[in-house]
Amino acid sequence: MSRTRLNDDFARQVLSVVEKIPAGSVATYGQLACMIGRPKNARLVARVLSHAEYYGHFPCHRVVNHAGRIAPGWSEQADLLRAEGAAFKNETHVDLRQSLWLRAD
DNA sequence: TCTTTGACGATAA
DNA sequence: GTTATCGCCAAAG
Repeated sequence: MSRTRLNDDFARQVLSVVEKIPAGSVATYGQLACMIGRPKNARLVARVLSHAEYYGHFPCHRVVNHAGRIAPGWSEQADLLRAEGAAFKNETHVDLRQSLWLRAD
């Protein structure tokens, strides 16, 4: 048996949820981590998204950190979110009060 | 194998 | 609002 890459199965779950994020809304790493049963692994969610293209293409631009800040070094993310109608506080922060995905819709 | 790093989170001051 | 510190866990060096 090959190494039990937790990340592989973990990634599938993360990406599965990321797909469900509606346009114009954003989710936090911690929120996604909690959804899949790994509330402590928010950083792993981020790691997966950073390699999301390895698994396929997903709307990873709809995922931000708990502060609503977009991924550093990826100014393009803000542009994509804006195109979907997401509310921004400034160039590097999303307004979670309006755009956070509550799943209750 | 050990140490450092990271698209993080929470709390304290 | 910012800065500091701790916790958490896997990948990379």
